[in-house]
Amino acid sequence: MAQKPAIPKGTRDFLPNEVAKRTYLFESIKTVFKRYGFAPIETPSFELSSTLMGKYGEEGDRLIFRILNSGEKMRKADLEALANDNLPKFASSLAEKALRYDLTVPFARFVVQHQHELTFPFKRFQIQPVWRADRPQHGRYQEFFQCDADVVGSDSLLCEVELIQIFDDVLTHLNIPSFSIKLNNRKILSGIAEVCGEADRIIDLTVAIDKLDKIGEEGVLNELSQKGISDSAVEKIKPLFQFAGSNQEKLQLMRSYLANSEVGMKGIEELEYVMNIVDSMGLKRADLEFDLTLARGLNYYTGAIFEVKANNVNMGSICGGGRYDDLTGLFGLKGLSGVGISFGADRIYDVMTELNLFPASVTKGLKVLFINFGESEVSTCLTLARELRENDIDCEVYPSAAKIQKQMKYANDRSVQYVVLLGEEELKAKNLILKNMSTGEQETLDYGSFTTKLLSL
RNA sequence: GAGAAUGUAGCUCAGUUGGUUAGAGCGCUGGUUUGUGGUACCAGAGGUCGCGGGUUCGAGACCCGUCUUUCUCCCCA
Repeated sequence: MAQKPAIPKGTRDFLPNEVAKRTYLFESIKTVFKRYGFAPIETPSFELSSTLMGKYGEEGDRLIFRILNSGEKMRKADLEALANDNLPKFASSLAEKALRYDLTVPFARFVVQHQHELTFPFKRFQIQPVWRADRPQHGRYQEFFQCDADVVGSDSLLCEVELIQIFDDVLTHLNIPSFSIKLNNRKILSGIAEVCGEADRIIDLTVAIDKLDKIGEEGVLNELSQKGISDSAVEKIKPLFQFAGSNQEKLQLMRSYLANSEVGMKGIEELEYVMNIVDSMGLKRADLEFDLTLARGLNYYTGAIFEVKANNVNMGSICGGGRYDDLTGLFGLKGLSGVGISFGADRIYDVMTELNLFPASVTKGLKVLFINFGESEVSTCLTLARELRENDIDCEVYPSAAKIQKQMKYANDRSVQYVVLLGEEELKAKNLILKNMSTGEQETLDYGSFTTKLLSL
């Protein structure tokens, strides 16, 4: 009984045409990263569980794919923990390794482990797949690619400016028609919590505020009360909803709101510095927006927080990032500040597909196909094909003397650009017919001028 | 992790209150055209109706389970 072919949920196969488009996407991102001085690194697909667990919060831990111990290692299973109903501990004893959940935490591990081989500030980029045991949905996969650029070892806000420019450069290059870079600062969120007198509830507070545009003002207030935030704090949150207008106006409002919070004012200062420089330099296409409800990745971000959304498309954020002052501290290296961004390649791909933004040249097919007329003609074709290849021209000789009609259809289906017809007559006359498949025009060439002609096309 | 929908030919989908041999368009194969594709005409192949149970004289249709995909929540790229 033949097995029905299938792949696990949330994973995908990529056909040649899709690979061509994905390659274009990755190359575009890579080119910009390099343009700003970032160098590529790679890390293993899986890490020790202990490296990843606990870095993404409770929810994150649940979504980490764990790798079951094999062979003798299975004996390490902590049956006592199972008996005591301590499932997390039992699970950890069963799985010592796990697939990476993002590229940032492995990078922090990498920096600490190789600190003596690196020169700081260290700028790296990394384009590799990550895995999450999430429920698949539109734009959500269990295996997807992240394209990260991070700077560690510098707390200069110029890094933030540079990363915003990279967002703008890449997405403009990819011709995304309209997108917004949203900017916030963890210190501002801390300031809000402080002003409300709920400094230790910052996560509940910001997670609720983050949903403003989704569930509305009332929804947020309800959620806050539900989470046990005091009424007086909720009262203090309310005015935030009225904060609208230009970035400068919002900054002004926040300045008075956070006047009594030292950390909050520090956040304002940082944000303003970054915005002012970006404004003075200008952005190509991006719309830079101070969004005080933006509260992603709270587990390790300490300063700037970024998120990018494509406008007029039904898709979650396509990029994210932020500053983390203490990520390497978790692996024993204190006082090293990092800031980074991540492009969600698969989501950007989906957006570009939806908006039909891939240039036609990306999926252009093979340059030349030699039609096979039979044994006596094909050897001349093989010689000519070899000559083309020596000149870096991609070509192919059809492997059998099938009907011309069938060979032409094959050329057509593969979007071949030019077809060479070299049959009995041409062989006798020592020439060939070169046919342009898109225009249908054809011309007769002698063997000597053939390669030169193709090099000019 | 919670809730809801979905699955019929390679693809997009019809299929009436359960009733004989399960349909269409596109695609595919062959021919019209033994040296010309993307347009036309003719013919043909292709389905254990996601998988496993159950109800029934009888199930593509109803019930249960399971998997996939999609949507909402959660979270996120």
